[in-house]
Formats: sequence, structure tokens, C-alpha cells
Amino acid sequence: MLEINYIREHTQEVIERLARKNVDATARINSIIAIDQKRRDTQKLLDDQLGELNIIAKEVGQLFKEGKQQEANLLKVRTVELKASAKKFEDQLQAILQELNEMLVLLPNLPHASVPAGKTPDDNEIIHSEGEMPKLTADAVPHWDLCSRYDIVDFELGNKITGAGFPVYKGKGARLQRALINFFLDNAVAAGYREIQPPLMVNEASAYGTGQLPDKDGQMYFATIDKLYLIPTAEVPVTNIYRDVILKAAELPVKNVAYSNCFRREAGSYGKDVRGLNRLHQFDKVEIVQVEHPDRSYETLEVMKEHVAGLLRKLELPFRVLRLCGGDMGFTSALTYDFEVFSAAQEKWLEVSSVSNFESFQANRMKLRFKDENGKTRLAHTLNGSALALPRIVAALLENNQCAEGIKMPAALQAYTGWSMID
RNA sequence: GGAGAGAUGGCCGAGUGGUCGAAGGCGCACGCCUGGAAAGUGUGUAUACGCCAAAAGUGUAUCAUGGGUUCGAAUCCCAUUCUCUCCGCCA
Repeated sequence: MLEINYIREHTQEVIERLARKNVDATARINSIIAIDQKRRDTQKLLDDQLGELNIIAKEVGQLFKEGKQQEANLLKVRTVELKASAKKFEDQLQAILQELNEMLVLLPNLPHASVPAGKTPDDNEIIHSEGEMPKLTADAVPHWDLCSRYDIVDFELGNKITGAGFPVYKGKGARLQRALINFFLDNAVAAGYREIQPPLMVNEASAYGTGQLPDKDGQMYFATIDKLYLIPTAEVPVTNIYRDVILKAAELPVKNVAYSNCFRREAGSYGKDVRGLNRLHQFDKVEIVQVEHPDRSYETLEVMKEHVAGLLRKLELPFRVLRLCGGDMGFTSALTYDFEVFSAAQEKWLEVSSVSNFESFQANRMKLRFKDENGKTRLAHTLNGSALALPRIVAALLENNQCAEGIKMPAALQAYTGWSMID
């Protein structure tokens, strides 16, 4: 959530930058500023009433002590009207605050200066490409066919047990999952991240904290009886560790990594994009999350980007890095790099990681702060990235490494799988 | 699920109607002491919002959360949430 003070002091800039996310916020910003003015005026009135009330209360106490009942009772009369008007202002203030918050919470984050203008994924800027494109034989097939040929991922069985988007991993497929998870976690820990095993369900406050609510309401599975959300990413519980926390400057950066299942309803998705492992309701992901000093968050974003690139390199997958354009960026992000691997048999790029700097957007929602060098309390910056999400990595590994004998595993994974070939 | 106890500052912990944003201790910061350190000692040490150009200052709110009683609530009442203990169930 954007800071109200910032909006007030940089009104025109905020409007212009939101326009780069294709959001015309002029009217909204203007009414936010008007409401904020009303908020301050009302609070002044309220505080004055309460202040007078406090003074009278003290005087009454003093008079009682001195045995001056009469005078005390006289003063009490005044409190009746004061309390009435205080109540009135209090109600007004509450209503104003709620209105203000509802508007603020619906404003997306401001894009970083380097974010290209654009509306669709076609406008994303390709900033890096790397790796050999695999040359497959004519009889190469998409991963869903490989999954059934080698009986490693069973979509039909998932349909039976749960429904579409909940595949069952079997045999070497299951082992490959476990290998990738450990491979990703080990790499993150080697890079200085602390391993976290978070809850897979979160409460409403946490879902608000990282910005899933109210923006993505309806995209999360919700356990109604207990009012808990299944996490769409480990980012939610891991970042919320620091909700309402004030860190010391020396504690920054905070680096956490978590493996978790991720649950997404993906309401509105359809067609061939959802085929096989391309889009699932439940999938596995290793997420890296950092809390960083505002002065260093963009350097850190680059480091995180390199970490992800290193993983793909070790997996010997051809990949490219995109800087997302304003229109394709997430609600909460200021700058996002997407990683895509080339899935040879589908002949398309699959998004496998998204690395973002949220600046103070999440921090402001969850009141994640730190004491800076001068002892001032400031909002921290939060960043996260997938390192990595499994299903599309699996899809690419299967498709790109298929050969007559089976599917070859990259060398870096063999220590984790215990075998070199799916056959 | 049943019965009971509880929730106070970064932590421990005192506080049952006013002088309480809250004793005391620990921790932390800075200073003194020291060759340096420990010990000792002094001072300071919550957050948010408002007023003020701003620092200083000052107003308001906050003792789990939300209501209520009262001139006045950490303290009394009600509801909710959470924690702990015992019982039940259970990997």
C-alpha cells in the first residue's frame, strides 16, 4: 500500500507513474487526498473534545477529593455534551478511515523508473537470453505424453482423487520432485538463506499483509469454517513473519527460503495453457524472500536475479529474462524480472520464476519497519523470487532431455535423484 | 469437544477506579570509570496519528480485540480471539 504522506506530497508523480501501469488514478488520488484532509480535520476536532474531557475529569477528581460535591456535579453536566460530540466525531473518523483505507488498499504499487511502458506480455523487455536450444528429433513429444509413457506423473489419477490441476507424481516422477526441492533449497542455503518451513494456511491479516487481499480475493482457496486461506506462495507466510516487527538496521538483510506447496484456484484460466504441468491448482515451489534496507533493495534484486539464473544454468535449461512492462506487472510489485525456460516440444517459453522488488508496498501494509542509522523508524523493503517453481521446470527437463533411451537428467541433479535417466 | 486459569512495554514482572504510558528488574544505547575489558556507576530507552514551516514542544490514542459502566478504566461488566493446565480424541 502506498503511503498517504507520499501521495500527498508527490501527487502528480504518483498519478504519472501509475499511468505506466495503465491505471488512470487521477480521480481516485484526488479523492484520497480530499478524504485525508477530512480525516485530519476530524481528528483535530475529536482530539480537542477528548482533551477537554480529560481536563474536566481531572478537575472533578480534585473537587471530590476536596469534598466539593456541588461544584463537581456542576462540571459533570458539561461532560455530557462533550461526550456526545466526541462520539459523533469518533464515528465520523472511523468511517473516514475505513473509506480511506479501502481506497488506498486498491491502489497498485508504483513501477520503478526502469519499467517499460506497455500493456501486454508482448511489451515485456527481453534483457537476457542464455543457453543452447535443444534440437529434438521429429518424434519428440510434449511432456504430458512423456509423463504417461514413463508413468511418472498421472493427471487422470489426480482428476479422480481431487480434480483437474492436482496431478499425482509417481515413482521417478515423485523422486524428481523431491530431488528438485532439495536441490533448490541447498542452493539457497549455500547462498546464505535461512530455511523456513511455513504454515500452508494463513489468516486474513497475513493475506492482506502481502497484498493477496483484497486484490486477489477469489484466487485463493478458503477454508470457511476456520477462515483460513491456503497459501498461493510461501511468500505470504514467510514475509508475514515480519508483520508488525521493527528490525534493527544491522539485522538487514533478512534472507529466508522456504519450500511449500502452493495452491491457486486459477479462476478464469482455460485452454492449452493449462495442459499438463503448465498450470496447476497445487504445485511445489521454493521461494526466496528478503527484507532489505531501502538503499540496497535494487542491488539485492540483481543478486536474487543472478541466483535464479545460476539455478537454471546448473539445470542446463535455456532461459531468458524479461523485465515486465507496466501492464503485465503484478499489483504489489515495483520491478519484476520473469524467467522463462524454453520448452522444446511445446515450442514455447514457460514462466518459471518471478523475482520482484516490492519496495515498501508490502512493508507498509504489514508495518514491517526498521530503525535506521539515525534511530529513525522507517519502512523496510521486501523482495522475493521463485527459486524455483517446479512444474514447468519438470516440463522443460522432460521435453528438452528426451531421447531414444529415455529422459536424461542434468548432472547437477543426479546426486539428488540417484539415477541419471528416466526410462 | 468439556472444565479451569490467564493475556501488561524488546523480555520478565508489579499494578483491582484518578497522581499510570504504566513501578522494579533484564536487555539495549550513550557517557563515566579502566591500559583495554568485565564489574561498578550515571543518563536515556514504545508506537501511531494530529497541531507547528521545522527542531523543540504539545494534543490524542494504545496494558489481546471490540463494546459497555463511570466525571475518570490496565483495573469493573459483556462479547470475541488467543495462550496455558487438566480431561477426551488423536499422527
